[in-house]
Amino acid sequence: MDLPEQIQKELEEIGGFEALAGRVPSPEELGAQSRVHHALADPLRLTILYLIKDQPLCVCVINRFTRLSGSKLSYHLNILKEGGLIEGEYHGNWIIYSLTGAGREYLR
Amino acid sequence: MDLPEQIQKELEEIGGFEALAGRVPSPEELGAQSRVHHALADPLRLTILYLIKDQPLCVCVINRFTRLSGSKLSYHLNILKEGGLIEGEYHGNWIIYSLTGAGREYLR
DNA sequence: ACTTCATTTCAACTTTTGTTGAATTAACTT
DNA sequence: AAGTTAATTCAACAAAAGTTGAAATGAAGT
Repeated sequence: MDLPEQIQKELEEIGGFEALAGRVPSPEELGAQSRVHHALADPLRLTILYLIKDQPLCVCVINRFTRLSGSKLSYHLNILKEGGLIEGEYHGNWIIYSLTGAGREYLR
Repeated sequence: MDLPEQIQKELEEIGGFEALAGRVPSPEELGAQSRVHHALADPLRLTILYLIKDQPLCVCVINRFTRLSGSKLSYHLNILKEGGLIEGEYHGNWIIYSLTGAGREYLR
């Protein structure tokens, strides 16, 4: 298996095949990045993020808006929480969710 | 099902429950965004993106670096291509992949 | 302590995504 | 046009993610 001349030349210029390793982040870093993207890779979850983007909401309001079953909504809220994009806090009987700094950063 | 006072007040201020709809992008937009994030939601695919970030590479080099089977690599390359993050072009016998504008934009 | 209401958790199930190895295509060479 | 090499496609299988409804938890009021 050889390779195209131009690629070979470019590879040599940057320090050979071995130099490629330096361009790829650590497995931990790659894992962290892909987890965040996975959390964002669902229209339902994006909807939730946009809903609470400008003011926090209780699960009940998100639920009434999205018309999802309770357990389904909880499942997706949890993925967003695990991804560090949202956080929830009890206020009386309700849990109010809001974007974290990271959530705000990733949401365009 | 009623809701916390503060949330109710905030909701009224922004125009009631109905106003929430205006904050959520269209289904098409949500779909497009989630597709891109899905493409980025895998350490292997992120690795490929970082490899070709600064100079295009043929599949053979990517393959030699990642040590993936041919079909597996093809599968992931295709997901990146479908997501609009990379593009490939034949040069002689080889296909050389490079980042697209969108790919460059999303890769941090 | 008992009840109520909002939300989460759990276990079974369905669907989607990723993997494997064999067969195929595409481009070049002779 | 036959052979060679790089890469893709396909179908079967494995693994992960998402869904469902019932049961459990947590906080507040009686």
